[in-house]
Amino acid sequence: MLSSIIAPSATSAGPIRNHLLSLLSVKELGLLAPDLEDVELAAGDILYRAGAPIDFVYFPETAVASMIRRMTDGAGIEVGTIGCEGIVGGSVALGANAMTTECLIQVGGHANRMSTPALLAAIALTVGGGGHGNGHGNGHGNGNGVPGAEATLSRVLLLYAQALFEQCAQTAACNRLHALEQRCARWLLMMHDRGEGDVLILTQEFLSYMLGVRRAGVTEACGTLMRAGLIRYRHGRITISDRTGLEAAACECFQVAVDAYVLLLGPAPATIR
Amino acid sequence: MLSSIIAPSATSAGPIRNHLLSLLSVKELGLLAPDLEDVELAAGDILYRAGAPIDFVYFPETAVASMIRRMTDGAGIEVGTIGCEGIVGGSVALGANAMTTECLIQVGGHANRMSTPALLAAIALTVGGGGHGNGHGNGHGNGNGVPGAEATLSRVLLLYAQALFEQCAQTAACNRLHALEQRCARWLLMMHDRGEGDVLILTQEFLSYMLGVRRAGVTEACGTLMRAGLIRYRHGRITISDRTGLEAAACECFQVAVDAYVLLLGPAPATIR
DNA sequence: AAAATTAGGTGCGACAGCGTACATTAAAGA
DNA sequence: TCTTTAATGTACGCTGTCGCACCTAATTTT
Repeated sequence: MLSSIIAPSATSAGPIRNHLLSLLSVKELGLLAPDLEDVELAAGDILYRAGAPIDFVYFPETAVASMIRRMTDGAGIEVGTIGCEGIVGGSVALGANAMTTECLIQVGGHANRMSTPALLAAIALTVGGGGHGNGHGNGHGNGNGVPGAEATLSRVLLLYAQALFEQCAQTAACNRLHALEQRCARWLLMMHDRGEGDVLILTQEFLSYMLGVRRAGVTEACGTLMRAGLIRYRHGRITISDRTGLEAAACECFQVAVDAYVLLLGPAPATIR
Repeated sequence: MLSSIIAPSATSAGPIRNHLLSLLSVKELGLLAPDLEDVELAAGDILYRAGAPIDFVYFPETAVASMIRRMTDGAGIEVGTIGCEGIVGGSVALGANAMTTECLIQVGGHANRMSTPALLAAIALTVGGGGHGNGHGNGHGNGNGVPGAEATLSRVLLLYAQALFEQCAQTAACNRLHALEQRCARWLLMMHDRGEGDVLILTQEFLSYMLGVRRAGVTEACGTLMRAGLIRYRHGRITISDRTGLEAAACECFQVAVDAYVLLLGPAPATIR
């Protein structure tokens, strides 16, 4: 696994494309930079197996990862999606250093990775320096999150932990209450938001695994979406052709999850539309 | 709501029955004590409505709360259960100060509550003092959690946030993959662990709401469990009569969630068997 | 270009859970 | 005690998804 790491050098030049990192001050970024390394992740790479220690955390830029809960009978299902808006393995900031959930790369691409000790050291240096404690009155609205000013590493990681919880909670409800076609549309939208372009490289078989249904069910659902002109696909390649229509076809859970994230961490720019 | 608060005085004497509080040092407990107040919560009390600010957090002792995700069409479903092993509203420690999920009291009973500002102040005083940073080598095993020594308030709250995420992730998978009867058994066990005694005061109607199914479905599932001699019930009162059998009837998710908690925060004593 | 492999389409019986409606029984109130 | 209300039991047709099996079409390999 992870045979596809290409550039073990330090962070490359260019704009920061991970939203969490982009929220940090220049000073804090400078603190992290020496420990960040560019990695290229390929679809199918497994970042953590269930129960494995978290040796590295990943700040995806163009890559997208899925958290997958696997049952003893072999069945599995996705419980979280992480792209450029988040961090993979961020639970180390909560004190957990083993990952109980399998994480695999859904969409190949680029990420910055960092060793867990380095991340924890950086947190220890910055904690309390800018907002961990004073939850109230942090700007406008109802006071959630960091929209606006820069924040400390610690604060950003904790807010993202909350955002991931929100996503997971919404998924828990969605899995029980919503029909396959809606959930399918939602999943495609989540990938669309995190990936680049309108083309997703994945098979219906894989999608069925993520959604916890059988492959034939996905064929039916995708068939309906295609006939409605919302997507196109051919052999392992799904194209979003009508984003707006797809949003209408998805359950409310898509928008709810986006809103929850924005409330905590502000709108992710550019790649997240 | 919350009309049932009885004792607005400071914490009563007697042993600490909330596991998170029991993990703290005497010194830290002393720090919190002036701000903790005894409250009696009645079944059906709503601690937070969706979107409301988190003005108080609750450390349940005998009370049990549920986190409920509600959809726009009125449907709702439980995404988390919190009793003496946790804290309700703990996401303030992550920097979120509005609750996106409705929290209601499932089993009436006792709790200690604390204002959010007081909690955040206490966190600010103690953070970094004993383990937020150094995730590695915290004792034995694979190094997770706090089993053994005492920990800081901050660390305990963050670990519990992770435990709650684990529970939610497991629920997300369970909701999609497991049959109603198994999920029903699992839910009863979770309540049994957190409440006192073998009797649960609740209607099948209520249970159906928690599980996101119709009431008649619960009647069938409970009927099967009763005919198997695992439970008994009559008008709003369910009695666990064969705990071991019920564990066998439940899906693996029950044990998985317990194990995840223990790994992070150690075995909760006494009331959690 | 042919063969092998992989992805997608389709059909069919089975079944869990849905929505609804209504009957029955236990508890609470007058 | 009688009435009212709340909780539970049950029935029935319906729909979504399952599990399986098999076929077709696109892509890759040889």
